[in-house]
Amino acid sequence: MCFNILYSIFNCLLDYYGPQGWWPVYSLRLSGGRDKRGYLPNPSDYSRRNIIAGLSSRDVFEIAVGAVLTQNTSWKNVEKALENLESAGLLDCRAVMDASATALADAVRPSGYYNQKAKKLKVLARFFSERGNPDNGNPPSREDLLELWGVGKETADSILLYAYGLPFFVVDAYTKRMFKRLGILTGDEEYDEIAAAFTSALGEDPGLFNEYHALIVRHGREHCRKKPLCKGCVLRMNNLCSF
DNA sequence: TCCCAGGGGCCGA
DNA sequence: TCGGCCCATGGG
Repeated sequence: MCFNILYSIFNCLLDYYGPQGWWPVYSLRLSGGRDKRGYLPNPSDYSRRNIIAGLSSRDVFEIAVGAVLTQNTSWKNVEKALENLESAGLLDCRAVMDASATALADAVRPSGYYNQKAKKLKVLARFFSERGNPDNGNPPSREDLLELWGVGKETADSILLYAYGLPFFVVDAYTKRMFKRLGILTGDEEYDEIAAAFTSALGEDPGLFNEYHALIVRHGREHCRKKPLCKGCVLRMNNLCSF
């Protein structure tokens, strides 16, 4: 995997869609530093410091919660669940630990798999509570996260990248599908193999990883769907994809 | 009505 | 190790 082609794809998507400003943080939507959807208003500089600047321990917890809730689920449904959690006072580590399983499941119902996800949030809350505040200056190790029931590689990497600004490339279904169609992946690669290939080609740049993953998701939703919508695909128009 | 969405765990072969 | 199945709501 070479830097040039990956960077051409990135630039093409960035030119077309613009900066995505991930990760949206619900608790900051109505306060300074974010727009009303919780996105960074001017996400042009994605240094690690900027990614994690202004993230409170509560925000870090919220990003971890969002990473679990979005498992196999559209973000729109996750937002509803996050709103329910917020209005029930459950976007808080301690509160999740104290909440009943029913109350939690009820709040996260719109995101689907609500019984499973309620359990996962309990596990997450216990983890953060035991290691002190989910402070973004004190990141957990990937191994620690992977030991948690309900946290797999994509979820762990999302937390490390988006909550802690660490250079972990997030590989999801969109990444595999899109780069297979681009002829860069065969489709048989393991998660860690793909992540390592991106990391060694692009360099350990959390800002770039952040924006790249967000753009992949955007393009995957709008064009590179399971049933591809090649008409109007910017990668195709720029001769980067011949699928 | 059917398909799909920013996965992960479990189990049998 | 790997495939198949389960978890489940909401939108197109």
